[in-house]
Amino acid sequence: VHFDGDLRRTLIDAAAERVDEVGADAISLRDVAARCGVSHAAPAHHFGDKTGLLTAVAAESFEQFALHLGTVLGDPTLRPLEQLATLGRAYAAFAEQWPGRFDLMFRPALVRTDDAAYAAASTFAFEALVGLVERCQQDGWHPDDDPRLLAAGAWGLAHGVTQLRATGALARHHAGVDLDDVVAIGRAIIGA
Amino acid sequence: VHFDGDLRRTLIDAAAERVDEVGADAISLRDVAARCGVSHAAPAHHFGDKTGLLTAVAAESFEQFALHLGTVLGDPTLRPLEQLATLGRAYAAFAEQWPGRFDLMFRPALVRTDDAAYAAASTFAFEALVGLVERCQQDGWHPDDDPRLLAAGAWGLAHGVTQLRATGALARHHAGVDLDDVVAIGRAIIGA
DNA sequence: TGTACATCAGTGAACGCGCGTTCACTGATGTAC
DNA sequence: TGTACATCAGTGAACGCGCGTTCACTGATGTAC
Repeated sequence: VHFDGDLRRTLIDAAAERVDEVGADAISLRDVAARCGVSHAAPAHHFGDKTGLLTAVAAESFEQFALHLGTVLGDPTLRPLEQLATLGRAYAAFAEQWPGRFDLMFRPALVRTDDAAYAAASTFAFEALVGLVERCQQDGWHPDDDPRLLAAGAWGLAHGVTQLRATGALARHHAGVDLDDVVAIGRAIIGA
Repeated sequence: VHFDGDLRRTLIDAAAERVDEVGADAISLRDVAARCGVSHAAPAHHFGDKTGLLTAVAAESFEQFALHLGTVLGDPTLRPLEQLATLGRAYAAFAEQWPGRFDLMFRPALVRTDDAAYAAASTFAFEALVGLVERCQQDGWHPDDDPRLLAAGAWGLAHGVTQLRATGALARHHAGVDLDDVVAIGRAIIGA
């Protein structure tokens, strides 16, 4: 039997775990390898170099992220604008649960962002958002605006609030920073 | 004559310059010291350790940032909502001109964010934003919402779009990413 | 069934590196008397 | 005006560190005949 990519899997999982624990900057190949019970030269065999491993982690994280957000989309019990609000909550919730992965996903200095899997997951998520925005527009929300423009804005809003929350910047100036507050902030600014 | 803090000034300036050139993660005390024509142990004398220097750079950058944004505020030729849009443009423009400093300002792993100067500049900027929001509300914009909630939302929106733009994430899915497009995205989502 | 060969995942030792920090020191400047 | 002392910015040598990468290798597995 051939366990093709078995160690590869283990390495990605261990690296992702460490990224959440100590941050993408503090990761070392030697540490990850040791935690997999393998020599420190083994990762090079599967990923070439450190950036290769981090790229694999980022790509897989983005897939998980897209999947996580996707569970919100298309829920028939929610009207489109409610889905948008719920999506914002899910965005912040993901960053809360997997802080290192979320950070890594948006750190082009550490990741080869032209990686096929990474790019595919990113595009998939954005296009799903555009689809939701179009459904919101059919419900009368900003019906005359470019859906991609609105999608970019919604993304930016969710991303910014999430990031300010994650870095602690928001907490310095605003009392409430739990997920309900995040949604309230988003709703207020888009007037929904 | 006592040139008190002369080298201190030089070190902060050189460090800020290098942060923009190579990124906050790639900075080394030895490099900064060498560029100031000084031994590599000199920075320790003024800043204690590396975090001390980076904290000084971040604090000063935040002051510059607040000043930069402040030039927009209170312009009597612009109505409050126009000021808000212009503020968003200035936000993104600062990150474009000083990418490393902007990044560093929101990297709590590299900076002692409880530093007095850093906290003061951050608070000053946020409170100024709250003031602008209140003037917008007097003009009929979301008159019944909590101004701090709206300010947090406006901040998040500007921050997120700026960050997605800086990391290249926005450019992967949206055609236009210049400053006009940034403003258009912001205007669309807040319906202004 | 058995032999020869190819593939390839993982080893472990070694290399070389720049780094932050420490520390006893020098030498200039300022202060007390 | 001169002497003794204190302060303090900056030096330079040394320490110790973990790191990513390289490379000849071993040994197991799969394939051809």
